[in-house]
Amino acid sequence: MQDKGISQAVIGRLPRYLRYLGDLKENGVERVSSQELSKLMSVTASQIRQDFNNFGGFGQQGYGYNVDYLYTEISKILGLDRQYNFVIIGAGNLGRALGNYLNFERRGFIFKGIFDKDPELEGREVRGVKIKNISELESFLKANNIDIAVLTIPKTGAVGLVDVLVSNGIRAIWNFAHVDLDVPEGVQVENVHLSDSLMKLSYNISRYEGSKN
Amino acid sequence: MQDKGISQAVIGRLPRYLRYLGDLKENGVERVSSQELSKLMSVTASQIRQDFNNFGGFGQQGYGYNVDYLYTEISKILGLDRQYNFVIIGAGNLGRALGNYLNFERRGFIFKGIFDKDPELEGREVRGVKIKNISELESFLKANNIDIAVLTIPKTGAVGLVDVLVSNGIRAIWNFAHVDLDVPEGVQVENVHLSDSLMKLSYNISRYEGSKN
DNA sequence: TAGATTGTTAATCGATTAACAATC
DNA sequence: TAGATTGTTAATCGATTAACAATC
Repeated sequence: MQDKGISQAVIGRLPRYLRYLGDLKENGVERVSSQELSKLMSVTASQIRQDFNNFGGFGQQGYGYNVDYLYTEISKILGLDRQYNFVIIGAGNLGRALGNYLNFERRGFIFKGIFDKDPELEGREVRGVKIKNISELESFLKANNIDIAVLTIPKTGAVGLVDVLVSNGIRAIWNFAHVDLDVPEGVQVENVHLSDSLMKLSYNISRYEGSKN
Repeated sequence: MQDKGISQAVIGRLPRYLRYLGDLKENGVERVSSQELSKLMSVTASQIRQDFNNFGGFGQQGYGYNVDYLYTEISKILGLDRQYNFVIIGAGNLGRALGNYLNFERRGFIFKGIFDKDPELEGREVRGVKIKNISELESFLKANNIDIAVLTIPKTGAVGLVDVLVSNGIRAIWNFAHVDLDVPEGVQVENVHLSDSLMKLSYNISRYEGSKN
Protein backbone atom coordinates (compact mmCIF):
# COMPACT_ATOMS: atom_id res chain seq x y z
CA MET A 1 0.00 0.00 0.00
CA GLN A 2 2.97 2.32 -0.09
CA ASP A 3 3.19 4.87 -2.79
CA LYS A 4 6.06 5.42 -5.16
CA GLY A 5 4.32 7.97 -7.25
CA ILE A 6 1.22 6.28 -8.52
CA SER A 7 -0.20 8.26 -11.41
CA GLN A 8 -3.40 10.22 -10.93
CA ALA A 9 -4.81 8.28 -13.89
CA VAL A 10 -4.70 5.15 -11.75
CA ILE A 11 -6.06 6.89 -8.65
CA GLY A 12 -8.89 8.28 -10.70
CA ARG A 13 -9.98 4.75 -11.58
CA LEU A 14 -9.93 3.35 -8.05
CA PRO A 15 -13.31 4.77 -6.95
CA ARG A 16 -14.93 3.14 -9.94
CA TYR A 17 -13.38 -0.22 -9.09
CA LEU A 18 -14.63 0.23 -5.56
CA ARG A 19 -18.13 0.87 -6.80
CA TYR A 20 -18.22 -2.28 -8.92
CA LEU A 21 -16.69 -4.37 -6.17
CA GLY A 22 -19.31 -3.01 -3.76
CA ASP A 23 -22.03 -4.09 -6.17
CA LEU A 24 -20.50 -7.56 -6.45
CA LYS A 25 -20.28 -7.79 -2.68
CA GLU A 26 -23.93 -6.86 -2.36
CA ASN A 27 -24.80 -9.57 -4.82
CA GLY A 28 -22.91 -12.08 -2.72
CA VAL A 29 -20.17 -12.67 -5.29
CA GLU A 30 -17.08 -14.04 -3.59
CA ARG A 31 -14.42 -13.95 -6.23
CA VAL A 32 -13.86 -12.19 -9.52
CA SER A 33 -11.23 -12.51 -12.21
CA SER A 34 -9.71 -9.56 -14.01
CA GLN A 35 -11.45 -10.81 -17.13
CA GLU A 36 -14.90 -10.86 -15.55
CA LEU A 37 -14.39 -7.42 -14.08
CA SER A 38 -13.09 -6.28 -17.44
CA LYS A 39 -16.34 -7.23 -19.17
CA LEU A 40 -18.42 -5.67 -16.44
CA MET A 41 -16.57 -2.36 -16.53
CA SER A 42 -15.63 -2.15 -20.20
CA VAL A 43 -11.93 -1.77 -19.58
CA THR A 44 -9.12 -4.19 -20.42
CA ALA A 45 -8.23 -6.97 -18.01
CA SER A 46 -4.65 -5.92 -18.50
CA GLN A 47 -5.34 -2.47 -17.15
CA ILE A 48 -7.14 -3.87 -14.15
CA ARG A 49 -4.23 -6.12 -13.23
CA GLN A 50 -1.71 -3.34 -13.80
CA ASP A 51 -3.72 -0.95 -11.69
CA PHE A 52 -4.03 -3.33 -8.76
CA ASN A 53 -0.42 -4.33 -8.93
CA ASN A 54 0.66 -0.78 -8.33
CA PHE A 55 -0.27 -1.47 -4.74
CA GLY A 56 0.84 -5.07 -4.39
CA GLY A 57 -0.49 -8.50 -5.24
CA PHE A 58 -4.13 -8.67 -4.26
CA GLY A 59 -4.99 -11.72 -6.30
CA GLN A 60 -4.11 -15.35 -6.57
CA GLN A 61 -3.09 -17.20 -9.70
CA GLY A 62 -5.70 -19.56 -11.01
CA TYR A 63 -8.31 -18.09 -8.69
CA GLY A 64 -8.67 -14.40 -9.29
CA TYR A 65 -9.44 -11.78 -6.67
CA ASN A 66 -11.42 -12.16 -3.48
CA VAL A 67 -14.09 -9.50 -3.75
CA ASP A 68 -14.29 -8.71 -0.06
CA TYR A 69 -10.57 -8.50 0.41
CA LEU A 70 -10.03 -6.40 -2.69
CA TYR A 71 -12.81 -4.04 -1.65
CA THR A 72 -11.23 -3.57 1.75
CA GLU A 73 -7.78 -3.00 0.34
CA ILE A 74 -8.90 -0.41 -2.19
CA SER A 75 -10.85 1.33 0.56
CA LYS A 76 -7.66 1.55 2.58
CA ILE A 77 -5.66 2.82 -0.36
CA LEU A 78 -8.23 5.56 -0.85
CA GLY A 79 -7.96 6.47 2.80
CA LEU A 80 -11.53 5.47 3.54
CA ASP A 81 -10.64 3.48 6.64
CA ARG A 82 -10.60 6.63 8.76
CA GLN A 83 -12.62 9.73 9.38
CA TYR A 84 -12.26 13.25 8.09
CA ASN A 85 -13.93 16.31 9.51
CA PHE A 86 -15.08 18.86 7.01
CA VAL A 87 -16.62 22.32 6.97
CA ILE A 88 -18.54 23.91 4.15
CA ILE A 89 -17.81 27.49 3.31
CA GLY A 90 -20.66 29.09 1.45
CA ALA A 91 -24.19 28.19 2.52
CA GLY A 92 -25.83 28.84 -0.83
CA ASN A 93 -27.79 26.21 -2.68
CA LEU A 94 -24.82 24.05 -3.48
CA GLY A 95 -23.25 24.29 -0.03
CA ARG A 96 -26.48 23.32 1.64
CA ALA A 97 -27.00 20.49 -0.82
CA LEU A 98 -23.59 19.05 0.00
CA GLY A 99 -24.21 19.44 3.73
CA ASN A 100 -27.38 17.45 3.39
CA TYR A 101 -25.77 14.66 1.46
CA LEU A 102 -25.67 11.68 3.78
CA ASN A 103 -23.56 9.39 1.65
CA PHE A 104 -20.41 11.31 2.48
CA GLU A 105 -21.00 10.54 6.15
CA ARG A 106 -21.17 6.83 5.37
CA ARG A 107 -17.71 7.07 3.85
CA GLY A 108 -16.23 8.70 6.92
CA PHE A 109 -16.55 12.34 5.97
CA ILE A 110 -18.08 14.11 8.95
CA PHE A 111 -19.97 17.36 8.49
CA LYS A 112 -18.84 19.69 11.28
CA GLY A 113 -19.69 23.23 10.28
CA ILE A 114 -21.06 25.53 7.63
CA PHE A 115 -20.28 29.20 7.17
CA ASP A 116 -21.54 32.10 5.14
CA LYS A 117 -20.87 35.81 5.00
CA ASP A 118 -24.58 36.59 4.67
CA PRO A 119 -25.92 37.38 8.18
CA GLU A 120 -29.42 36.52 6.96
CA LEU A 121 -28.50 32.85 6.84
CA GLU A 122 -27.01 32.80 10.31
CA GLY A 123 -28.63 30.36 12.67
CA ARG A 124 -30.48 28.39 10.03
CA GLU A 125 -29.78 24.72 10.18
CA VAL A 126 -28.36 22.33 7.61
CA ARG A 127 -28.76 18.75 8.77
CA GLY A 128 -28.64 19.80 12.41
CA VAL A 129 -25.64 22.10 11.97
CA LYS A 130 -26.23 25.82 12.47
CA ILE A 131 -24.93 28.15 9.79
CA LYS A 132 -22.30 30.43 11.32
CA ASN A 133 -20.97 33.73 10.13
CA ILE A 134 -17.74 33.56 8.18
CA SER A 135 -16.15 35.78 10.85
CA GLU A 136 -16.26 32.81 13.19
CA LEU A 137 -14.43 30.52 10.80
CA GLU A 138 -10.93 31.08 12.09
CA SER A 139 -11.72 30.45 15.73
CA PHE A 140 -13.80 27.45 14.77
CA LEU A 141 -10.92 25.94 12.84
CA LYS A 142 -8.59 26.53 15.76
CA ALA A 143 -11.00 24.90 18.23
CA ASN A 144 -11.92 21.94 16.05
CA ASN A 145 -9.87 19.45 14.21
CA ILE A 146 -10.99 20.08 10.66
CA ASP A 147 -9.31 18.28 7.77
CA ILE A 148 -11.23 19.39 4.72
CA ALA A 149 -12.77 22.68 3.64
CA VAL A 150 -15.45 22.53 0.98
CA LEU A 151 -15.53 25.78 -0.94
CA THR A 152 -18.93 26.61 -2.38
CA ILE A 153 -18.52 30.34 -2.72
CA PRO A 154 -17.94 32.62 -5.71
CA LYS A 155 -14.39 32.68 -7.01
CA THR A 156 -13.69 36.19 -5.76
CA GLY A 157 -13.95 35.11 -2.16
CA ALA A 158 -12.26 31.77 -2.61
CA VAL A 159 -8.74 32.96 -3.40
CA GLY A 160 -8.49 35.13 -0.30
CA LEU A 161 -9.70 32.35 1.98
CA VAL A 162 -6.91 29.93 1.22
CA ASP A 163 -4.47 31.60 3.61
CA VAL A 164 -6.88 31.47 6.53
CA LEU A 165 -7.62 27.84 5.81
CA VAL A 166 -4.11 26.51 5.53
CA SER A 167 -2.74 28.54 8.42
CA ASN A 168 -5.41 26.97 10.59
CA GLY A 169 -4.62 23.40 9.77
CA ILE A 170 -6.84 22.61 6.80
CA ARG A 171 -5.15 19.88 4.82
CA ALA A 172 -7.39 19.63 1.82
CA ILE A 173 -9.76 21.80 -0.16
CA TRP A 174 -12.66 20.47 -2.16
CA ASN A 175 -13.03 23.38 -4.48
CA PHE A 176 -16.31 24.14 -6.23
CA ALA A 177 -15.33 27.76 -6.87
CA HIS A 178 -14.52 28.42 -10.49
CA VAL A 179 -10.92 29.43 -9.97
CA ASP A 180 -7.53 27.76 -9.60
CA LEU A 181 -6.29 27.87 -6.03
CA ASP A 182 -2.69 28.39 -5.11
CA VAL A 183 -1.86 26.33 -2.05
CA PRO A 184 1.37 25.44 -0.27
CA GLU A 185 3.02 22.06 -0.77
CA GLY A 186 1.22 19.35 1.13
CA VAL A 187 -2.23 20.88 0.94
CA GLN A 188 -4.46 18.91 -1.39
CA VAL A 189 -6.90 20.49 -3.80
CA GLU A 190 -9.58 18.67 -5.73
CA ASN A 191 -11.51 20.84 -8.14
CA VAL A 192 -15.09 20.30 -9.18
CA HIS A 193 -15.68 22.78 -11.94
CA LEU A 194 -19.28 22.15 -12.87
CA SER A 195 -19.38 24.62 -15.72
CA ASP A 196 -16.28 23.01 -17.24
CA SER A 197 -18.06 19.71 -17.13
CA LEU A 198 -21.11 21.19 -18.79
CA MET A 199 -18.94 22.66 -21.53
CA LYS A 200 -17.45 19.28 -22.29
CA LEU A 201 -20.98 18.01 -22.67
CA SER A 202 -21.92 20.79 -25.04
CA TYR A 203 -18.76 20.18 -27.04
CA ASN A 204 -19.70 16.56 -27.48
CA ILE A 205 -23.25 17.44 -28.52
CA SER A 206 -22.02 19.92 -31.13
CA ARG A 207 -19.36 17.59 -32.38
CA TYR A 208 -21.89 14.83 -32.89
CA GLU A 209 -24.36 17.18 -34.57
CA GLY A 210 -21.59 18.35 -36.84
CA SER A 211 -20.43 14.88 -37.78
CA LYS A 212 -23.91 13.88 -38.90
CA ASN A 213 -24.09 16.52 -41.64
CA MET B 1 -13.41 23.92 -36.27
CA GLN B 2 -13.98 20.52 -37.78
CA ASP B 3 -13.18 17.49 -35.78
CA LYS B 4 -11.00 14.59 -36.79
CA GLY B 5 -11.06 12.89 -33.45
CA ILE B 6 -9.68 15.41 -31.01
CA SER B 7 -8.74 13.64 -27.82
CA GLN B 8 -10.82 14.18 -24.71
CA ALA B 9 -7.63 15.29 -22.97
CA VAL B 10 -7.56 18.33 -25.23
CA ILE B 11 -11.29 19.00 -24.88
CA GLY B 12 -10.96 18.81 -21.13
CA ARG B 13 -8.46 21.67 -21.20
CA LEU B 14 -10.50 24.00 -23.39
CA PRO B 15 -12.81 25.29 -20.62
CA ARG B 16 -9.78 26.26 -18.58
CA TYR B 17 -8.29 28.15 -21.50
CA LEU B 18 -11.61 29.88 -21.93
CA ARG B 19 -11.62 30.91 -18.31
CA TYR B 20 -8.16 32.46 -18.47
CA LEU B 21 -8.92 34.18 -21.74
CA GLY B 22 -12.09 35.57 -20.22
CA ASP B 23 -10.07 36.98 -17.34
CA LEU B 24 -7.60 38.54 -19.76
CA LYS B 25 -10.45 40.03 -21.75
CA GLU B 26 -11.92 41.53 -18.61
CA ASN B 27 -8.57 43.07 -17.81
CA GLY B 28 -8.50 44.63 -21.24
CA VAL B 29 -5.59 42.55 -22.51
CA GLU B 30 -5.59 42.47 -26.28
CA ARG B 31 -3.02 39.89 -27.18
CA VAL B 32 -1.26 37.03 -25.48
CA SER B 33 1.58 34.74 -26.51
CA SER B 34 1.62 31.04 -25.77
CA GLN B 35 4.51 31.73 -23.43
CA GLU B 36 2.63 34.33 -21.40
CA LEU B 37 -0.40 32.08 -21.16
CA SER B 38 1.90 29.23 -20.25
CA LYS B 39 3.22 31.10 -17.21
CA LEU B 40 -0.25 32.19 -16.17
CA MET B 41 -1.69 28.70 -16.35
CA SER B 42 1.32 26.59 -15.37
CA VAL B 43 1.29 24.47 -18.48
CA THR B 44 3.85 24.33 -21.29
CA ALA B 45 3.67 26.79 -24.16
CA SER B 46 4.13 23.82 -26.43
CA GLN B 47 0.97 22.18 -25.17
CA ILE B 48 -0.98 25.38 -25.61
CA ARG B 49 0.10 25.73 -29.23
CA GLN B 50 -0.55 22.06 -29.94
CA ASP B 51 -3.98 22.25 -28.36
CA PHE B 52 -5.05 25.30 -30.35
CA ASN B 53 -3.67 23.92 -33.57
CA ASN B 54 -5.96 20.95 -33.34
CA PHE B 55 -8.62 23.37 -34.51
CA GLY B 56 -6.66 25.50 -36.94
CA GLY B 57 -4.29 28.42 -36.77
CA PHE B 58 -5.65 30.98 -34.35
CA GLY B 59 -2.45 32.90 -33.90
CA GLN B 60 -0.03 34.96 -35.87
CA GLN B 61 3.72 34.55 -35.98
CA GLY B 62 5.62 37.24 -34.19
CA TYR B 63 2.44 38.53 -32.57
CA GLY B 64 0.76 35.80 -30.60
CA TYR B 65 -2.96 35.32 -30.17
CA ASN B 66 -5.67 37.93 -30.18
CA VAL B 67 -7.46 37.39 -26.89
CA ASP B 68 -10.91 38.34 -28.11
CA TYR B 69 -10.71 36.27 -31.24
CA LEU B 70 -9.31 33.24 -29.46
CA TYR B 71 -12.00 33.49 -26.80
CA THR B 72 -14.71 33.55 -29.43
CA GLU B 73 -13.23 30.65 -31.36
CA ILE B 74 -12.89 28.41 -28.31
CA SER B 75 -16.44 29.29 -27.33
CA LYS B 76 -17.60 28.12 -30.72
CA ILE B 77 -15.58 24.93 -30.51
CA LEU B 78 -17.20 24.18 -27.19
CA GLY B 79 -20.61 24.77 -28.72
CA LEU B 80 -21.30 27.78 -26.55
CA ASP B 81 -22.50 29.92 -29.46
CA ARG B 82 -25.96 28.42 -29.24
CA GLN B 83 -28.60 27.53 -26.70
CA TYR B 84 -29.47 24.25 -25.06
CA ASN B 85 -32.67 23.51 -23.18
CA PHE B 86 -32.32 21.34 -20.15
CA VAL B 87 -34.51 19.67 -17.59
CA ILE B 88 -33.50 18.52 -14.15
CA ILE B 89 -34.73 15.16 -12.98
CA GLY B 90 -34.65 14.89 -9.21
CA ALA B 91 -35.66 17.96 -7.21
CA GLY B 92 -33.64 17.13 -4.12
CA ASN B 93 -31.04 19.46 -2.71
CA LEU B 94 -28.61 19.05 -5.56
CA GLY B 95 -31.23 19.29 -8.29
CA ARG B 96 -32.64 22.47 -6.84
CA ALA B 97 -29.15 23.89 -6.38
CA LEU B 98 -28.36 23.33 -10.05
CA GLY B 99 -31.69 24.82 -11.10
CA ASN B 100 -30.88 27.94 -9.15
CA TYR B 101 -27.45 28.31 -10.65
CA LEU B 102 -27.62 31.35 -12.91
CA ASN B 103 -24.23 30.99 -14.52
CA PHE B 104 -25.39 28.12 -16.69
CA GLU B 105 -28.01 30.42 -18.19
CA ARG B 106 -25.34 32.95 -19.11
CA ARG B 107 -23.60 30.23 -21.12
CA GLY B 108 -26.70 29.37 -23.09
CA PHE B 109 -28.06 26.52 -20.99
CA ILE B 110 -31.74 27.26 -20.44
CA PHE B 111 -33.56 25.77 -17.48
CA LYS B 112 -36.91 24.50 -18.77
CA GLY B 113 -38.26 22.02 -16.26
CA ILE B 114 -37.67 20.09 -13.07
CA PHE B 115 -39.24 16.79 -12.08
CA ASP B 116 -39.48 14.60 -9.03
CA LYS B 117 -41.34 11.46 -8.09
CA ASP B 118 -42.21 12.87 -4.66
CA PRO B 119 -45.74 14.40 -4.87
CA GLU B 120 -44.91 16.52 -1.83
CA LEU B 121 -42.56 18.63 -3.91
CA GLU B 122 -45.06 19.18 -6.72
CA GLY B 123 -45.86 22.78 -7.42
CA ARG B 124 -42.98 24.25 -5.48
CA GLU B 125 -40.88 26.60 -7.52
CA VAL B 126 -37.22 26.56 -8.42
CA ARG B 127 -36.19 29.83 -10.00
CA GLY B 128 -39.70 30.38 -11.34
CA VAL B 129 -40.09 26.84 -12.66
CA LYS B 130 -42.69 24.66 -11.00
CA ILE B 131 -41.64 21.20 -9.94
CA LYS B 132 -43.63 18.61 -11.87
CA ASN B 133 -44.30 15.00 -11.14
CA ILE B 134 -42.06 12.56 -12.93
CA SER B 135 -45.15 11.06 -14.56
CA GLU B 136 -45.38 14.21 -16.66
CA LEU B 137 -41.83 13.92 -17.91
CA GLU B 138 -42.53 12.01 -21.11
CA SER B 139 -45.26 14.31 -22.37
CA PHE B 140 -43.17 17.33 -21.40
CA LEU B 141 -40.23 16.06 -23.44
CA LYS B 142 -42.49 15.42 -26.41
CA ALA B 143 -43.99 18.91 -26.22
CA ASN B 144 -40.75 20.78 -25.64
CA ASN B 145 -37.46 20.74 -27.39
CA ILE B 146 -35.17 19.54 -24.63
CA ASP B 147 -31.52 18.81 -25.37
CA ILE B 148 -30.05 17.91 -22.02
CA ALA B 149 -31.32 15.95 -19.03
CA VAL B 150 -29.60 16.57 -15.72
CA LEU B 151 -29.91 13.50 -13.52
CA THR B 152 -29.86 14.26 -9.82
CA ILE B 153 -31.62 11.17 -8.57
CA PRO B 154 -30.39 8.03 -6.81
CA LYS B 155 -28.73 5.48 -9.04
CA THR B 156 -31.57 2.99 -8.83
CA GLY B 157 -33.92 5.33 -10.67
CA ALA B 158 -31.35 6.63 -13.12
CA VAL B 159 -30.74 3.48 -15.13
CA GLY B 160 -34.43 2.94 -15.90
CA LEU B 161 -34.89 6.53 -17.03
CA VAL B 162 -32.39 6.42 -19.85
CA ASP B 163 -34.81 4.75 -22.27
CA VAL B 164 -37.53 7.32 -21.71
CA LEU B 165 -35.03 10.12 -22.18
CA VAL B 166 -33.41 8.98 -25.38
CA SER B 167 -36.62 7.85 -27.01
CA ASN B 168 -37.99 11.33 -26.45
CA GLY B 169 -35.16 13.17 -28.09
CA ILE B 170 -32.73 13.87 -25.25
CA ARG B 171 -29.28 14.15 -26.75
CA ALA B 172 -27.14 14.43 -23.69
CA ILE B 173 -27.21 13.44 -20.05
CA TRP B 174 -25.40 15.28 -17.32
CA ASN B 175 -25.25 12.48 -14.84
CA PHE B 176 -24.88 13.11 -11.13
CA ALA B 177 -26.22 9.66 -10.24
CA HIS B 178 -23.53 7.32 -9.01
CA VAL B 179 -23.86 4.76 -11.73
CA ASP B 180 -22.59 4.22 -15.26
CA LEU B 181 -25.28 4.79 -17.83
CA ASP B 182 -25.64 2.74 -20.95
CA VAL B 183 -26.79 4.94 -23.81
CA PRO B 184 -27.12 4.46 -27.57
CA GLU B 185 -24.52 5.79 -29.96
CA GLY B 186 -24.83 9.52 -30.40
CA VAL B 187 -26.18 10.28 -26.96
CA GLN B 188 -23.61 12.09 -24.87
CA VAL B 189 -23.02 11.39 -21.20
CA GLU B 190 -20.95 13.49 -18.86
CA ASN B 191 -20.58 12.07 -15.39
CA VAL B 192 -20.12 14.09 -12.24
CA HIS B 193 -19.41 11.56 -9.56
CA LEU B 194 -18.98 13.70 -6.48
CA SER B 195 -18.10 10.86 -4.17
CA ASP B 196 -15.39 9.69 -6.56
CA SER B 197 -13.95 13.16 -6.45
CA LEU B 198 -14.01 13.16 -2.67
CA MET B 199 -12.24 9.80 -2.61
CA LYS B 200 -9.45 11.16 -4.76
CA LEU B 201 -9.08 13.93 -2.23
CA SER B 202 -8.92 11.52 0.67
CA TYR B 203 -6.38 9.42 -1.20
CA ASN B 204 -4.16 12.43 -1.62
CA ILE B 205 -4.49 13.39 2.04
CA SER B 206 -3.56 9.89 3.18
CA ARG B 207 -0.73 9.61 0.73
CA TYR B 208 0.76 12.86 1.93
CA GLU B 209 0.32 11.89 5.58
CA GLY B 210 1.99 8.59 4.82
CA SER B 211 4.92 10.12 2.99
CA LYS B 212 5.76 12.36 5.93
CA ASN B 213 6.43 9.46 8.30
C1' DT C 1 -1.67 -32.95 -12.32
C1' DA C 2 -4.13 -29.79 -15.64
C1' DG C 3 -6.45 -25.55 -16.03
C1' DA C 4 -6.95 -21.01 -14.84
C1' DT C 5 -5.42 -16.67 -13.88
C1' DT C 6 -2.29 -13.70 -11.82
C1' DG C 7 1.99 -10.73 -11.75
C1' DT C 8 5.15 -8.77 -14.67
C1' DT C 9 7.91 -7.84 -18.69
C1' DA C 10 7.85 -6.30 -23.38
C1' DA C 11 5.48 -3.93 -27.24
C1' DT C 12 2.49 -0.49 -28.68
C1' DC C 13 0.11 3.45 -28.65
C1' DG C 14 -0.93 8.19 -27.57
C1' DA C 15 0.09 12.43 -25.38
C1' DT C 16 3.45 15.79 -24.08
C1' DT C 17 7.55 18.35 -24.79
C1' DA C 18 11.35 20.13 -27.50
C1' DA C 19 13.14 22.11 -31.50
C1' DC C 20 13.13 24.87 -35.39
C1' DA C 21 11.79 26.44 -39.96
C1' DA C 22 8.17 29.47 -41.65
C1' DT C 23 6.41 33.93 -41.44
C1' DC C 24 4.28 37.96 -39.53
C1' DT D 1 14.99 44.19 -41.97
C1' DA D 2 15.38 42.05 -37.29
C1' DG D 3 12.89 40.10 -33.62
C1' DA D 4 9.28 37.53 -32.01
C1' DT D 5 6.35 33.87 -32.01
C1' DT D 6 3.59 30.73 -34.35
C1' DG D 7 2.65 26.18 -36.69
C1' DT D 8 4.48 21.83 -37.15
C1' DT D 9 7.70 18.07 -37.20
C1' DA D 10 10.59 15.18 -34.44
C1' DA D 11 11.91 13.29 -29.87
C1' DT D 12 10.57 11.92 -25.48
C1' DC D 13 7.86 10.42 -22.08
C1' DG D 14 4.13 7.93 -19.92
C1' DA D 15 0.18 5.09 -20.12
C1' DT D 16 -2.16 1.24 -22.11
C1' DT D 17 -2.26 -3.22 -24.11
C1' DA D 18 -0.38 -7.70 -25.24
C1' DA D 19 2.06 -11.69 -24.10
C1' DC D 20 3.65 -15.17 -21.26
C1' DA D 21 6.17 -17.33 -17.50
C1' DA D 22 5.13 -18.17 -12.69
C1' DT D 23 2.12 -20.36 -9.65
C1' DC D 24 -2.06 -21.36 -7.28
